[in-house]
Amino acid sequence: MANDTKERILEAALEMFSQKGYDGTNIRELTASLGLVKSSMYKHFENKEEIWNALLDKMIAYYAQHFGSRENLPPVPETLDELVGMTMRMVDVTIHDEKIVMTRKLLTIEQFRDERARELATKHFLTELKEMFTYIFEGMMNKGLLRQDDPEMLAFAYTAPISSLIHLCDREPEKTDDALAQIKTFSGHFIKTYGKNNANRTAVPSGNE
Amino acid sequence: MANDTKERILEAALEMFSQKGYDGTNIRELTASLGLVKSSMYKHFENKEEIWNALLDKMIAYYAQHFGSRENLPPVPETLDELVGMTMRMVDVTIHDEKIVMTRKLLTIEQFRDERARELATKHFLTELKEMFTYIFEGMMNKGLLRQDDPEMLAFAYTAPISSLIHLCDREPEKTDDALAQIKTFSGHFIKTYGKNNANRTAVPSGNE
DNA sequence: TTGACAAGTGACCGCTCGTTCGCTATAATA
DNA sequence: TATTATAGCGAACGAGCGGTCACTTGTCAA
Repeated sequence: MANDTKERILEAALEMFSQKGYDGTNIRELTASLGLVKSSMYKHFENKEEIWNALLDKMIAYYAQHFGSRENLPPVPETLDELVGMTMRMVDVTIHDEKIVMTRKLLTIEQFRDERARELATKHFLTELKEMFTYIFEGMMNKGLLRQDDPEMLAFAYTAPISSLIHLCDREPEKTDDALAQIKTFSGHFIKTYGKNNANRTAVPSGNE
Repeated sequence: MANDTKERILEAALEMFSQKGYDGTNIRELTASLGLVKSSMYKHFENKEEIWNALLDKMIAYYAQHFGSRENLPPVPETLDELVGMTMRMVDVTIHDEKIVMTRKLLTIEQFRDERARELATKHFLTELKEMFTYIFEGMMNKGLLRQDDPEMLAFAYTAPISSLIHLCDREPEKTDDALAQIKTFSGHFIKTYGKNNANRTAVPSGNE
C-alpha cells in the first residue's frame, strides 16, 4: 500500500511518456489517470524529472537482470526449423508484451534528449539481440547445423532485419500480421542460405548427438 | 527577400525539432536563433503547428521528387565490388548530409505523435531503400552477378542491417567510423554469400555482356 | 488516548508558453 | 511625393505548466 502508488505512477508515466514524450506529458493528466490530483505526485517523487530518472533506473535494472548474465540464454536449437520457431516465439513476446512495446517506443523518441536513453537504445535495438544470436549461431555451427562462418556477422545479418520489422509493428500496429509473416519468411530464407542439410531439414530424427 | 525569412524559419525548425522534438521546442528560442523576436514569426506562419505542417509538406515533396519516379534510380553495378562501392557512397551521403540526418531524427522522434510522420518514417526507414535495391539486385541477377533468388528478400536482407547502422550513427555520431567499417564488412560478406564468381570477383575484365 | 507519520487534497505561486496587437521602419507602387 | 504593403518589434494577454504549502484524513505504535 505504501509504495504501491509510486509504482502506479511509474507505470502511468511509462505509458504517457511512450505516447506523448517527456515534454508532451503533463503531471495533472498523468496523476488524473490514477484518480489522483497532481500535488499528490510530489509525495512520491521530488519532481517530474525524478519520475523520468526512476523509470530509466528500472529499465536499466530490468535489462541487466534479463540480458546481463549468460545464464538465461535460450537453448541452442537442435534443428534449423527449431531456430525459426524459437525466433517467432521471441518476436511474439516482444511485440505483444505492452510494457516491452512501450519501453521500446520511449527509448525511440527520447534517445536524442537523454544520454542514458541513448545508451539503452543501442543496447536494445542492436547489441543485445546480436550477442544473443552470436552465441546461438556459434552453437549451431558446432552442431553442424549452420555452415561455418563468422557467427557475429550472421547474427547481425539475422537480427537487424527482424528488429526493423519489430519497429514497424511499434509504428503501425495494424501491419503486425504482415510483419510477422515477413519475419517467418525471412527466417526461412536465412536457414536456406546458411543452413546445412538443406535437402532433409527435419530428417535425422533422433539418436546421435 | 520576401519569403527568405520563411525559409530560414523552416530550416531552424528542422534543426530544433530534430533535437528537442516539437513539444520541446519553443518559438522564442527558435526565432532568436535567426536574430528575430518571437512575434515576428507570426508574419510568416499562423502558428507553431503550421510550421510543423509546412515542414512535413516539404519533406513529402522532397521525397516524392527524389524517390517517386523510376528515372533517378542508380545504375545497376557491373561487378560485385561495384555494389560495395556504390553502397558506401550512398551511405556516406545519407550519414553526412546534415539535412538528411535531421530529417531522419525528426521522423524518429515524432513518428508516434503525427500520422504523416509515421507514414514517412516507414517509407524512409524500410520501403524506399528496399525497393531501390530490389531493382538493383534484379538487374544484377540478370547480369549473372548474383545467384538467382527472390530479389526483394535479398534487398530486405541487405538494406535492413545497413539501415540499423545508419540509425546508430544518428544516435551516437562518435561511432560513425566504426559503423562505416561494419557496413563495408557486411556488404563484403553479402556479396560473398550471394554473389557468383567468388573466386575471381574482379576478373572477367571486359568484352562480353 | 495520544502522538507521529504517511498519503492525499485544493488553493495558490511564479513562470513560460503560444498568441495578439498596435506601432515603426522600410521599400515598392502610384 | 504620397500611398500602401511588408516585415519586424515590444508590450501585453490568458492559459497551462511544474511546483509549494497548509491542511485533513487514516493508520499504527506507544
